[in-house]
Amino acid sequence: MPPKKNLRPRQQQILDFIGQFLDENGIPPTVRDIQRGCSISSTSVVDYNLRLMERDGYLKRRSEVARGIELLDETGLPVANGAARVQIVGSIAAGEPIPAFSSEGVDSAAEFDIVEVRPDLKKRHGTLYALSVKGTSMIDALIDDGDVVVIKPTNTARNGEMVVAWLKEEEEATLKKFFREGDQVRLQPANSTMDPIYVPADNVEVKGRVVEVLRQY
Amino acid sequence: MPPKKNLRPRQQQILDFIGQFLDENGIPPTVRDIQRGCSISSTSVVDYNLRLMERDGYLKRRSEVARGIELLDETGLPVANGAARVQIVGSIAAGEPIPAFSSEGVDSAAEFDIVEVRPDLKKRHGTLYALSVKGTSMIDALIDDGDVVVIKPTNTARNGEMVVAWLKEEEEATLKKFFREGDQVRLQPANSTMDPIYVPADNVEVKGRVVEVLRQY
DNA sequence: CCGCACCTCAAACTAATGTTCGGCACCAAT
DNA sequence: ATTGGTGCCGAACATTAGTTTGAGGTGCGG
Repeated sequence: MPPKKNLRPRQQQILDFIGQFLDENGIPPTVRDIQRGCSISSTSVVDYNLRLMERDGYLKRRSEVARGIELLDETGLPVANGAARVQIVGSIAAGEPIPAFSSEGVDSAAEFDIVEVRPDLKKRHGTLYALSVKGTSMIDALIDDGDVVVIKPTNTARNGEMVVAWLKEEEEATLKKFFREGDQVRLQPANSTMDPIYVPADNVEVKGRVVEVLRQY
Repeated sequence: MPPKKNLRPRQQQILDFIGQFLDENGIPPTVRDIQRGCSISSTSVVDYNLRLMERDGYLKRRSEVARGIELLDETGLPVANGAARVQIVGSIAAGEPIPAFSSEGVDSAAEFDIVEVRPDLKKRHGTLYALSVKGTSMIDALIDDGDVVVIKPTNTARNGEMVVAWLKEEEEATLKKFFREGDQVRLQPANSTMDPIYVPADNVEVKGRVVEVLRQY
């Protein structure tokens, strides 16, 4: 595996486009798709850059095969086509702010990792992002240190859904099952042996809904 | 959506081939791939049958686009290309036998469900199956009632891996982290606040390794 | 036997797609 | 100025792949 070099702007643009095209269409783009998508005047420019990127280990090309581009991950393994890739935009842990919602914005997050999720998730929920769970404070919700939660951004939640709940007063974010009960909200850990916590409804802000928990084995 | 009809043998053959090709290559086959794969003498026969299958709602074709075949599921929604579908072959719960390993075999399992997993899993691990977790006996391993564990069949395990461990004497199956320590084995719950259990090495049989836990939200 | 669906075949045709070629512009080192 | 590397360009070329065409087989109910 050749060492990775920094990508040229054009190559980064092409790489981004391939990923986006894959998300939207489920099949890899053709050279001419890339050409159009990146406003490049010639297919040979695409070919030229694809060669370089293949040499540097960013992707693999099956020669003489239509749509034969495969993206490779950091370890050089192929990323399955049609896979939904979600960006980890920060971490969540009780008592700490969530970078994704803080003023710094996404681009300040040190975590630039991309995780692969079940492809049906993105089709079902649309835009998603992911948070890395720091610490074991969510252990009562069956979510461990190092797990990654995939979040669908939303301000509302139906009863029983696992949400990212922001407690305004405490300035704490937590992952719990959400139950609206009159003018207060019950936040129920997923582990039934743990007790729920009750908070006034106007002290809770729903930031998003958990659609998946990923754990590395 | 037109009603589904029974597939002709040739059409079933083509459908199977497309699924297999998708699993192996990550991109849809061309008409000529199908022709070769199904030993059909002419591309027009493939085209003819693909038209019928599209009419009957089994797949979708993007016209004038190379590799423009998309499989549709029962509800008519597109199945993400490269998606790995894994069959749930039974359930696992302490004290109960695992249908997948019992003499009845897979086909006796009442659960015929198919779950979709991250497509990279199948590429990385090969053949997989899934077990539905019954009861909360695995709660100490952060695995709840109703969760589905995706298993890679194997007889060996490296230290620290989460495995399906069969305790011969107790005739119990359990999900734990596996640590070989001399002539005994430490089975460590994933939840670090729980205590491990120790058993003689010859009383433990590794049935498979957990590669993913799926939980419905 | 005929007509008529249903399926198959071989061969072409067209469109899509991958690949190559010669040339040009820029820039840095010589 | 010259050289060489890099990146881009337009165009042509070669291959792959989708589509069409015309012909021919079955089998089945008239």
